[in-house]
Amino acid sequence: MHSAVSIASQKHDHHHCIDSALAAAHSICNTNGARLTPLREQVLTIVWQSHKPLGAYAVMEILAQQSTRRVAPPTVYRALDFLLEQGLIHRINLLNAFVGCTHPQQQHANNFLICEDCGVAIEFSTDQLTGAIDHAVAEFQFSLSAQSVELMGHCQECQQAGGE
Amino acid sequence: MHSAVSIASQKHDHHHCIDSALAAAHSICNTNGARLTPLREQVLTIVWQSHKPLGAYAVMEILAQQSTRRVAPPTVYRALDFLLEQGLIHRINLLNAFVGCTHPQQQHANNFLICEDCGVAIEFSTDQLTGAIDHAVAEFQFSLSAQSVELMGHCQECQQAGGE
DNA sequence: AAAACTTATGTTATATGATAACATACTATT
DNA sequence: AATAGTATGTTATCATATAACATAAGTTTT
Repeated sequence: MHSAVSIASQKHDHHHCIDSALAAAHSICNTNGARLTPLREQVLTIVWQSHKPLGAYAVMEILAQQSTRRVAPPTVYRALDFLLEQGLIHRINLLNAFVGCTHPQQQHANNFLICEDCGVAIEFSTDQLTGAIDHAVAEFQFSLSAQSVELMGHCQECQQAGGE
Repeated sequence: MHSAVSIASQKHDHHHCIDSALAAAHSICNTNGARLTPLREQVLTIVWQSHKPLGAYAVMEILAQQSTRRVAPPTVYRALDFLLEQGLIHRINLLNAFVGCTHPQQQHANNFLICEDCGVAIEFSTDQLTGAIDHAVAEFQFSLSAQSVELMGHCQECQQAGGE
C-alpha cells in the first residue's frame, strides 16, 4: 500500500514552504532556460502565501498593494501562464483559482483534495489512483494529454473543529 | 477486471439518447417531487443535442432561436442549476460547460474523458477508480462531498481520423 | 372561486474571470 | 549603439455567472 501525508491543512512553518518553493522555482527555470523575472517571482510568492487557491484577481489586488503602480489583468495572467508552463503552480478548475505546486521537481498528477471549510487544497498522488486512471484511459483507447482530479469535502482539521 | 464501453464518441442513433434522457428525467423528477417545466425540459433537450459539453451562453442562444422571446442569462442558469440538482446534467469545470448525464438513475461518479478534437465528453465509471479515490480520501481522513475527474486527450475515433 | 402562499420565470444591472491587440521597455547578442 | 527577441504596460472587450427585484404561474387554504 502507498502511504501519503500532507501538511497543507495542518499547522506548519509556512515560511519553509515559500522558501523551498522559490528555491525549486529558480532551479527549474534555470534548467529550462526560462526567466524567473521579479514580477513572476512576486506572483509566485503571492500564490504561495498560503495553501489556499487564489483567484487571478485576488493575486492582482495583492500585487497592486505591493507595488505602487497600477496592475492590469494581462500582467497577472501572463505571469500565471508562465508559472503553469513551468509546472510551478496548478490551476483548480472548480474554483477558477491557482495554487503553488508542492512537488514541482517530480512528475505530478494534478490531484487535489479541496476543503470547503478552510479552502486549503491538498495536492496528492497515489499509485493506485494513477493506475486506475491509466487503466480507464486504456480501456477506452483514449490518448491522455492532461488530467484534473478535484475532490471537494472537509479536511481532517475542519471536521474536528466543526465537531466540537 | 471491469469492462467499460461508451457510444458517445461513436456513430449512433442519437435520438435514442435524447428520448431516454427525457424519459429518465420525467421519471426522476416525478420521484423527487420536482417540476420538470417546459423551459427546463427545453434546456435539457438543448444540452442533450450532442455529447459535447455546451456553455451556458451557447444554450441561451439556441433557446433564443427556438423561442421568439428574448432570453437572459438567469433564465438559463436557473434551469441548468435545477438540472444539476436533479443529477440530469453535469458541469465540466475545465470547459465551463454542461453535458447530459448518461446514467442519471444510478449513483454516478462524475468522471469524464474529454476529446480535445471532437469535443465529446465520455462519462465513465470504473470500480478501480472509485476505489482508488475512496482509498486516497480515507488516507487523508478527508470527508468527500463532491468529486470531479476530468481527463483531456483524444478519443479513439479522432486518433484514427488524424492518423490517416 | 378568492385569498394567501409557494415556486418559477422575466428583467435589469453588475460582478467575476479571461483575452485580444497594440505600445513600450527590457535583455542579450552583435 | 543597433538589432532581435522577450517581457511588461495599456486599453478595450469578451466570456461566464449572479444579485436583486418584478411578474406570473401553480398550489393550498378558506
